[in-house]
Amino acid sequence: MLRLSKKSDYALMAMTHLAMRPDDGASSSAREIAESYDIPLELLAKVLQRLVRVRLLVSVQGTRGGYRLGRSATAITVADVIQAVDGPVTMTACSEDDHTCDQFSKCSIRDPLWKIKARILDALTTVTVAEMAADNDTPVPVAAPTVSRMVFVAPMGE
Amino acid sequence: MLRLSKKSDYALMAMTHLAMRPDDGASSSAREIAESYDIPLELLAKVLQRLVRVRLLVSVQGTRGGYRLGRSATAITVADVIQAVDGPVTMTACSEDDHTCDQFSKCSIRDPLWKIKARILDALTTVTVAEMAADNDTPVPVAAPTVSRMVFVAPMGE
DNA sequence: CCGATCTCCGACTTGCATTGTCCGATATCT
DNA sequence: AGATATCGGACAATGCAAGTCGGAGATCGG
Repeated sequence: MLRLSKKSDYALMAMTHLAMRPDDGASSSAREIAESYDIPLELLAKVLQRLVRVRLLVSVQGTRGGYRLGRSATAITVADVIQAVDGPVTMTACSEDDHTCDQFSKCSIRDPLWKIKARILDALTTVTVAEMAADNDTPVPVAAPTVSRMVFVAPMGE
Repeated sequence: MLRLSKKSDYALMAMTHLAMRPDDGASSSAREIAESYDIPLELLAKVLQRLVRVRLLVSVQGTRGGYRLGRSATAITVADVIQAVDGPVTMTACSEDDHTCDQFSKCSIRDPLWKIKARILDALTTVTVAEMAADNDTPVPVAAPTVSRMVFVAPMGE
């Protein structure tokens, strides 16, 4: 399928969200982002932590804290985000250094696949977070205040 | 990770194997291919069946049966093989027609990711099985001296 | 015509990775 | 001090890939 994980999805959403913020000085909390896109808060927080660890994000603790981009959105590629969250991009089970693959010696498709991987990686590195934010039509997904969100929902749970 | 499944791995190995065969008229059995690369026979057979269903392979039943390429190796792309085995290539949970995704309405990264997917798909479609066979250095992975199988080729070709 | 070999096909079990949740610790602002 | 943030590890559950099993049908050799 070649599908990327939900963590990468969330990471890209969050990064794009931050890139779309008008003022770069302010910070968005994990809760704000999570509620904007209906993402489980704790899971998003975990993802954001990994982005902080590789300096793609900067965190501000305490009340009114949150996250800011670690550097300009034009200098952050999609590959950066994916690799920070999901590890290195590898198509095959055997990477260059790690040969934990039963068919390593007999594998006939390793070299050709690496060339394809290089092209995919190129596709991911040429697209920046800034471009993703620009390509997005939906203006700014603002999270509804938690209280007023419940107003229109039926008064009985289920 | 973006890793492709083992089924796709096996499918590409088998297709490349068949493309490397000197004589195109003969056919290789699933067992021969499985033993050459230490692939579980039953699993490989399943993969090959799917390739037959989409006409990428032609099966010959019976005692000296096996598989042949459905068309010229130069006309079979890597994307053909992967899609036949693993289904359509989709990066996101929500494809064009199927919106089974909780965040569909609020998703901000859908359109940008589709462009990337197009580039990846392009990388997969421009590489043919014939090219993979050519890029391969290991001459012909013959393997597994399993006793009775050693009856070299028998003097009767067909 | 019979047995052997091989493809074919569906259903089943297992194993593992992703996903999601919970809890406690720390830091900062009001 | 209390509320609200981030941080970090440990834990459960769901889902899907990976591999297994058994049987039916077709073809060839003798």
